[in-house]
Amino acid sequence: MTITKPSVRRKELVSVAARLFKKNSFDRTTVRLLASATGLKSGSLFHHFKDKEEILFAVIEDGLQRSLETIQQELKNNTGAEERLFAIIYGHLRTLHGQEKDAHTVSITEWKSLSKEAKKQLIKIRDEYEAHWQQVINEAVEAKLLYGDPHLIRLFILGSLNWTIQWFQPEQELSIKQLACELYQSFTHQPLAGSE
Amino acid sequence: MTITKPSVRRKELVSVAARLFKKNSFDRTTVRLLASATGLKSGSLFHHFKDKEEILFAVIEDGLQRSLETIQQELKNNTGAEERLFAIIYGHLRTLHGQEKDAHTVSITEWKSLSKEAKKQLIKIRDEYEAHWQQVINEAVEAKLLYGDPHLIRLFILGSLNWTIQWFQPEQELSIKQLACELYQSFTHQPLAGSE
Amino acid sequence: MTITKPSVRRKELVSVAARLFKKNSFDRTTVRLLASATGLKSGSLFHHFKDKEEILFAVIEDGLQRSLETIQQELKNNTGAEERLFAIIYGHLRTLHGQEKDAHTVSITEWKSLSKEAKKQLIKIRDEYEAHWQQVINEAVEAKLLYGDPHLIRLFILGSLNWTIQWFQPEQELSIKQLACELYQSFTHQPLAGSE
Amino acid sequence: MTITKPSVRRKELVSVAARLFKKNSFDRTTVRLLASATGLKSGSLFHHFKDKEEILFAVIEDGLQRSLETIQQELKNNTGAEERLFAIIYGHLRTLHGQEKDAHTVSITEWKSLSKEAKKQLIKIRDEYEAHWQQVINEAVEAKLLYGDPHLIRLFILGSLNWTIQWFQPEQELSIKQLACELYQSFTHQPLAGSE
DNA sequence: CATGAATGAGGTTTCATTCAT
DNA sequence: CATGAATGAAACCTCATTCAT
Repeated sequence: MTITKPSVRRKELVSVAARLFKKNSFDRTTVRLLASATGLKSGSLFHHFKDKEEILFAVIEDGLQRSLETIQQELKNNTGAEERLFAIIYGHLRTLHGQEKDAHTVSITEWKSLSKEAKKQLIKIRDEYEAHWQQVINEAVEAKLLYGDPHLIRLFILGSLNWTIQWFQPEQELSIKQLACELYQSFTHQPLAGSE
Repeated sequence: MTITKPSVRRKELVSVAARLFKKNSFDRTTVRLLASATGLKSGSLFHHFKDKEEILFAVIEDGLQRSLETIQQELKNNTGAEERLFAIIYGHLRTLHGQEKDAHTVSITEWKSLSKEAKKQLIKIRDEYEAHWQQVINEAVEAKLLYGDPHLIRLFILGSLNWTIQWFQPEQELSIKQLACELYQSFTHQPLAGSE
Repeated sequence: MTITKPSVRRKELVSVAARLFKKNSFDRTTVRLLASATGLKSGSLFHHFKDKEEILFAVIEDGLQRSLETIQQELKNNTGAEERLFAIIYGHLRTLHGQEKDAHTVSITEWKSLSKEAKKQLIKIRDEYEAHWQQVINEAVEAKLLYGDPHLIRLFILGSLNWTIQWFQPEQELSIKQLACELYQSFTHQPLAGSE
Repeated sequence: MTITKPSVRRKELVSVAARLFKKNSFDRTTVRLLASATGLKSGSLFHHFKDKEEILFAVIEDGLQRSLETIQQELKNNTGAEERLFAIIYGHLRTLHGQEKDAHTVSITEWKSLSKEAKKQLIKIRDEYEAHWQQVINEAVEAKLLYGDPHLIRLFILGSLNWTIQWFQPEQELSIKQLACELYQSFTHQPLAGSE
């Protein structure tokens, strides 16, 4: 698969690109701007990426991959429907608002800027990500934590979570963890049992 | 001043623009494309709008205005926390997925493409829209239909609703009304009483 | 000859055009601006003039014609080399800086914007104008008021006069008449005899 | 900061631009024309200049700078009111009609096409240029070579000189030097002493 | 006469990308 | 690897002009 090469510069570029794509959108981030934010001249970018879209691809791949690893880690460390539901919510929010947040945000906001080809490749990671979610949701429904069609519930919860990009500023009134609690409670109608 | 002039062509253009902006995004919809989709030459657009952004402005203004009117109508016709909560959810979904849907969708997806100046003007409609929502949510929390902080609940529900843009195809398995029911139930943990 | 039709609107347009052409230059005065400064819409201009250049033509023709009449009047009323030299200088300056000044200024600054065809027609008025000048200069040289080649002297004096467009603001320190005196003296090295 | 970067292409462009701006005026010289006259495609111009006005700026700056250097040289090499007056006249005419003439001409004819900002920067060179002139004129008035108010005389002489743009074709009847002599004599009423 | 809508040609500028050095 | 110069396609927009109403 086209899963990409390492190199220091490349990593730095992906990270800078994530920040700029989030701030200005992909279309409004010029190659020149991106280059100069890394201390390069625009022509040099093309030694690292074959075209602008490949940069977006790398950013999104990075974002999805890291989100996936995060929730996989969370799920490994938690058992029980409650804990797991909270853990996956919290994990998702951390990749959206914690450190290195930009990439996952970009994977949401700029998905439509990818070519069909690129989407086809990345959808696999996304599917895997969503499969984890679906499983946790299914368990939660069975445990009567959540109410309704499991498939739709997953979409509703992810919608609520992803929409936080639009309004949530961490550490300003509310921490990421508190936000996760609030969301958990709103959907489950239950207080969080053994919260930290 | 803010509220723009009528004219048949202008209305047609706004409607076509809404469709194209939704399909391709604002940045990727060229003025030429937009013009030719209306049977005009690109220069002629500027007879009706001073620049491309004014078209986006008109689309979004239209979208917000119509959504506002829709839910105002809904709320006028419904009393009781349950009915009102369902009505506002259903109304919102109809402006997103019913006829003339494009404008409201664009007001969500392209908000960031507006200039500061334009945002400042349009935020007033959005604030009014959200105020209605907040009131309905407050009532529903008081009626124990919803659980948690009312302000956050509003954001969570709107997130779920707006996220439907990403996946929902009406009349394909699920109707808009059914979707509204499902969402209502997921958030309230209650079956809808007198749904037909 | 294409010497043009009257009509009230036309006259008003020529006068407004003169002002705008002087202020912004011909190229930077749009037909729309010109129309709206007359209370018309741009399309309506073309009922009065066949194209934009015809407006410039009319302005310059007007400017030249009026200058010609002014100095003809002056020369008719003055005899004696001194008086005539002063009179023609003063007359020229009045058409540049007095009331209705704009047209003559435009005839100087926008001459190059005319088509060859137009220049060919207008050059006749200019030639007549310059012939008057040449005669006065010739007399003045003969009378030892001026020194050097008469043809060149004419060009030098007209240069000095026309250059005043760049810097002279009437009734601010210096009146037009005083300016005429000063210029007369600089070129003749003689005080003006019977200045009023 | 004001004084621009070198680069061969840039110099070439400035020189070509000077020629075209003189021939067609700034407004009527399209970027495309300018580019193709240098063997470039229009987009490439913006590698060297940020916009069209910056090209005009560079041309005028160049013209003024070179004129300034020319008369500074002349004045360094000449003492005595007569010599200096002649030298500055001759120097001015050479920058208008000699080799590399276009830039100074453009600095006169297109001054009004500059933005306010640009004028503010360039006025400094122009002021310095005019200060040299004023000094020479003052000396000449004191030496009884010229007659009248020194400030106005400067404006009259510069007017005569700059107006030569409109009519003088060097080496066609009259050389630049002869023209300088004639102008000198017309203003001083004296033959040039030791003209070679 | 006047207008509003439309045109078409062309203007300046942007920008991803290429490539010789 | 990096750069600076160049490209070419296309973007938004302007504007004189036309014409049906």
